[in-house]
Amino acid sequence: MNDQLLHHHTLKVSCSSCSLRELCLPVGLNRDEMSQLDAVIRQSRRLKRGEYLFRSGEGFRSLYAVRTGFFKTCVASQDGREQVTGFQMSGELMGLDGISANVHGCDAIALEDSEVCELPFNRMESLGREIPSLQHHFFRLMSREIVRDQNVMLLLGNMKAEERLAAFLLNLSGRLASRGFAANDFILRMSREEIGSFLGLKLETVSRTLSKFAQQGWISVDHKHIKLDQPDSLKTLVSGCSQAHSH
Amino acid sequence: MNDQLLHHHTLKVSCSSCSLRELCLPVGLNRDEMSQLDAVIRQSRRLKRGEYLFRSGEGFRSLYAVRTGFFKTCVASQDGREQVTGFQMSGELMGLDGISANVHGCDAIALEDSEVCELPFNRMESLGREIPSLQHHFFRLMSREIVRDQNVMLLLGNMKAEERLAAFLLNLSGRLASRGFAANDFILRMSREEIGSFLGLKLETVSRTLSKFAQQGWISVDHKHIKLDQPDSLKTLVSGCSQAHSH
DNA sequence: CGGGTCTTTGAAGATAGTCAATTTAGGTGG
DNA sequence: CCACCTAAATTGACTATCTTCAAAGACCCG
Repeated sequence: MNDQLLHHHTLKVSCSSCSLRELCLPVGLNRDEMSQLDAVIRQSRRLKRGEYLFRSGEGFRSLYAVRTGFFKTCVASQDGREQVTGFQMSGELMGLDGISANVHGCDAIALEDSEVCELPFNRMESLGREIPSLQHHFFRLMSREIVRDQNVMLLLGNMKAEERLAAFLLNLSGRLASRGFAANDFILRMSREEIGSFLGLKLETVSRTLSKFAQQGWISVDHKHIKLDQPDSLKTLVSGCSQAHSH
Repeated sequence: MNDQLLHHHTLKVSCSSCSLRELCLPVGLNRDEMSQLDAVIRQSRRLKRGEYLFRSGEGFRSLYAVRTGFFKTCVASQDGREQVTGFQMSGELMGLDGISANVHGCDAIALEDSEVCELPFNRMESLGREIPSLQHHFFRLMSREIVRDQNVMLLLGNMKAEERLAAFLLNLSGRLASRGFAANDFILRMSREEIGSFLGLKLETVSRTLSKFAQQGWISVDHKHIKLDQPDSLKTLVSGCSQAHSH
């Protein structure tokens, strides 16, 4: 029965014991506030690779925080063209765009087997009224998303293919590093086509540009396995452009 | 002295009597709540054409709502490249990107003589805790900005020059129409270069594309004066792409 | 009215896209 | 465990779109 209790513990979500608490929502909450938050957050949901967490047009009820795994979000135009608007890793939120119209504005798709926490928005909103620091952090998270989007606009509007890809790799690197992973040796969770969609490039251009970087000795490319051998060279390339921080 | 009183009235901001109250912040508030909001909002500030409302890097204290006039917001990269991230007209908010780091993340510049309301963020935040519908509306406004940004990404990532410009003109048209202005006959407040910066194009491309549209009889261009003669042709051009609503 | 900025237009050039062929990887089932 | 099959990635050749460079013309503010 102790076993069952333990089992229960691993299933039940708890912000207070979550390893992501410094990155995710409960930043700066005290113990009481944290347990109030725990009470609101729904048990985590598991998704297999390729599964949709939500789709554009579906009713909006909850935000989702990535616990483990990797997601992409994308908006689709009527004629089928798809724009990847971001890649989300652990501790990052999805669904903020759904608040405005009470309907999700993008698709969220797991790029590997993943797990998310569900945050019912109504309850988060009322909890925010009771815990000012939570409300404030919420505003900050939404604002951070706006800043991120502005930087993507800068990337898409002003940068050349090489600069875009360099900025992308450095951005991934930094986000992985801040989660305790190796900054200069990682696996891409997304395809060349998905990278291209995010960066406003065709998949062939992504592939060619990666090859070019590798040829110059800046990176090593073994399919999805990327090593940044000379990150500073990449930084020089994007220098002048404020890096597009994805989160 | 009656004169002075009147004068005072025109200076003092009042959401409850503002013609923009259906577009701007106080959507859905009752009379009491509206007057609480009035108490928080600072007297409006006037800016001349070209003047900065705030600059990237400045400390963030307030959001600003456009009362009259027209603004652009832009982020600049270190090497001087500039990306216009949006154009704001009456009833639209600026400064949301400053919340995340307590520092403004972009420049806001008046494109014509303009007037803004200042919304001290701290006080808006605490007022939100007292007026749930205000808090909710605030979240919705921030979410709307995220949706707008996603649509700009789609525009920059997926659309050709003609499609971008058509989407831009239709977007302006719609926003003007919702403010009671003519939808198909308006003055551009921004230069070709600023349009280009927003759309990820060079000013020459903007100019050429406008000429092309005019040559086809879709629009009339007299410098900054634009008439949409065949808006449906423009819509056909962008059809398939969800239009990039700027607000 | 005049200097300077903004705009238009042309011609040449560069970057990224398209089309296509080949290779490789990863998953499935015998 | 291996062979197969489908999907992804690489690479090349060619093309389209947009940019760059340049020059001339128009407007606007002071």
